[in-house]
Order: sequence, then C-alpha cells, then structure tokens
Amino acid sequence: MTLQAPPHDPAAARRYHHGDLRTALVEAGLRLLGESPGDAPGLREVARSVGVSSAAVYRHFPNREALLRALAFAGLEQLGAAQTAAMRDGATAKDAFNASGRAYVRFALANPSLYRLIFATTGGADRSGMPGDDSEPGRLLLGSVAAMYGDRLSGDSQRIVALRAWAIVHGLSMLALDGLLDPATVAAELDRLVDSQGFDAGLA
Amino acid sequence: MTLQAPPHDPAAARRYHHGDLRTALVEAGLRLLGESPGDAPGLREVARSVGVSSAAVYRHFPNREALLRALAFAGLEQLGAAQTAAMRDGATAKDAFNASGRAYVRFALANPSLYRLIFATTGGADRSGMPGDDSEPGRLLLGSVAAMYGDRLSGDSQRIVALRAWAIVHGLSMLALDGLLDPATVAAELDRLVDSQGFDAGLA
DNA sequence: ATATTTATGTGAACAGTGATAACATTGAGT
DNA sequence: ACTCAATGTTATCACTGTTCACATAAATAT
Repeated sequence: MTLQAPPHDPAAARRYHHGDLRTALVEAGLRLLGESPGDAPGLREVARSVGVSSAAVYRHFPNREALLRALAFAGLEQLGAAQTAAMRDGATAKDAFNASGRAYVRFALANPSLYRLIFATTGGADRSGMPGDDSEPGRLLLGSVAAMYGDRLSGDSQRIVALRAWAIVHGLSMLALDGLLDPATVAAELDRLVDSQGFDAGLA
Repeated sequence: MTLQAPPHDPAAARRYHHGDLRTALVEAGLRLLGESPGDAPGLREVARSVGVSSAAVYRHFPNREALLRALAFAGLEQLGAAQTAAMRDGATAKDAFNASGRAYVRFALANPSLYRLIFATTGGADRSGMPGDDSEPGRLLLGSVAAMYGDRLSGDSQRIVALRAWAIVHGLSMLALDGLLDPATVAAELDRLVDSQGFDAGLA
C-alpha cells in the first residue's frame, strides 16, 4: 500500500524478508536515541524508521523493553570502550583512573539518551551484562582502584573508594543530563570535579 | 487565591463538585508514587483513584507533565525538610553537613519513585522551584559548605566541594534505585560513603 | 429570592501506543 | 518439487493523553 519501492530496486532494499532485521532495529534505535535527547524511542517508531511493520519487531524481541535493553547493552559497550581508551593515555595508575572518570562523564554528556537508557530501570529483570557488582564495568572499576592503591589500602576501603568514584561520575552525569547542572560548566571543571585526590583538594 | 483547607467532608466524595480536587489529585499521586516503585502514575490512573473523570484533571493542570511537576515539587519539599531536620543533630558544621548528605540518600532509598520523579526530565521547561544553581536547595548546599570551611577555602573551591558532595549523594541514590548497588549495602556503609573527609579516607 | 455567569465536573471521541492473533511470503532442507 | 519453519503483514484490542461539547453546582448580580 504505502510501500512505493519498485521491484527493480537495487541493493535489495525492500525484500519481504529483511535479511537482518534484528541488527537493523538496534542500529535504528541507537540512531533515534542520538537524534532526540528526550525519552527512549517507541517500538512503533523504531519499526517505522526501518520501514517494517511494528508486529515484525516481535519476531526478534519479546517486547519493547527487550529492544531497549539491547540498545542499552550496545551503549554500555561504547561506554566501556571510551573508558578503556581513555585509560591508555595515563602515565600512572592514578592518571589512568582519573582519565577513565572524565571519559565516563564526557560520554554521558555526549550521549544523553543512550546514557540514561543504560541506567533506566529494568524492573528487577535480569541484569546480566549490566554494570552491577560482578559485571565487567564493576570489576574494571575495582581493578583500577586496586592498581592505584596496591596494598596501601584494605580491600574494604578500596571498595568504598571505588563506589565513591562511581557515584561522583554518575551523579555529575545525571545532574547535568537532568538540567540541574550546566553541562558546559561540568565539562570545563571536569578535572577538578573528577579527581581521586581528596574531597578537600585545594584546602589552604 | 489562597488555598483554604478542604472540608474533609466524607460525603464530599459523592458530590458533583469535589471541593478541592487539585490537592486531592496531588495527594493521590503521591500515594500512588509510594505504592509502586515503578514509573510515575498515569493521568487517568490518578483521576480514577480519586474517583473523578480524567478530563476533570485538566481543570487544574494543563497536562500530565504539570501534574507530575506538582508531585515533584511536593517531594522536593519533603526532601529539603528531611535534610534540614537531619542537620539539626550535628554538633559541628561538618557533622551537620554529613548528616544532611546521609538524610538525602536515605530519603531517596525510602521514596524511590518520588525521588526519581523529582529529577525526571522536564524537557527544558521552567525549573522554578527545582534544585538548580540558584534554587533553595542549591543555596543551602553552598551555605553548608561555607559554614564548614569558612575562609579556609576559596569560594571557587567551595563550589567544587559542594558539587562533588551533591554528585556523590545523587550518584549513590540513583545507582541504588536503578538496581546497580544494593540499597542495603549503601545504607549500611552510608557513614563511610558520605563523608566530607577525603576521597582517600582510610589511606594507610 | 431569582437569574445569570463562572467554575468545575462528565462522557464521547481522537490519535497514538504496546501487544496479540490470524494470515502471507519466503528461503532452506528433505 | 514440496514441505515447513522463519519471518514478514494486516487487523484488532486495551490503554493512554488530550480535546470537545455539554451538564451541574456555586458565586454573583439583579
């Protein structure tokens, strides 16, 4: 009906069977996320942007939440990549740790909807792959702290430091994304805000 | 003009005119928020729980977002009250500051949906009354920091300390509400996590 | 007191959403 | 070549936020 694609369309753009709809949906979802800083895209909207009926989505995802979870998973990988890339530029372990934190916040500011989606509630569903206590990002964080302090700090205290660090970068990111902090200001002061040195850094 | 106390007439529920529908809607909304830890309630749901048609809501709020904003505003007042109450129990300025931070996180853990709603995106709309740079909570935070450090720290550094403190408590709260940190653990370790002492507290 | 105006309620309708069911088309394997 | 499972489509459902025309009660004017 509304499909106007001629049958001689090259590159096989309009076949009945899409070929790899699942990844096409994820890519479209990520693109939509990047375009509007608002809420996560609707299931129908993603389907529409791929040129497929909304019901087709259910052949690849049980429901909208699962689709969004796939987007979040992809975003999480991007975030992790940005962090590890930033860590390579650090001379000392501490430099690397701070660089990782700055990259974290920068990623959040650069990808508001995606970052928000990563942490959106999944309603207690399975969090495998998400940054929980045992997931990759969590262990990476703890590993970084361990590399910084070696045995000069007890494992318990290291856990506290790691949690505080995570809370700072996540808190800054969220407050900025929610409009409570000016993103430009956060970006400008990032070095001082994200700093493993003391809370009281600069105390006379 | 000024809101007068609604006649808590039990028969008022059956009258055509509700009496004070606006506050009834807000109260119902807050109750619904407290009941389910999920998303914010729908406009129709709030109306239904008050026993009124959904269209009636529009006599008091231009749209659903405005209704939710009223809920968020009420929640913000509760949060502020919890913080200032906690500060009274602090002997020194630093004690008060830390107590305020702990109360902040405890409030978030105790009122997940309400806390989330307070910080939910309003889409760039007017944020008057929300905790921004110039709002009451922001000034309260800066004032607390100033009370702690007096002139031993430059105003600029004090702003950094205040931002870091806000980021920590907000980050901890959000990570816990989103299921990335165990709320019980956060509550148990709150004293060490929220501590104006250095980031490296406990360093041997 | 009665009439009129204004505030506040109702029900019906609209478009849009996520989800499901029944049916259509295709490509793969015997 | 035939079957059949995979993957698409359309139609439909219940639900949502929102708007409309209309009903009712309360406030105000006569």
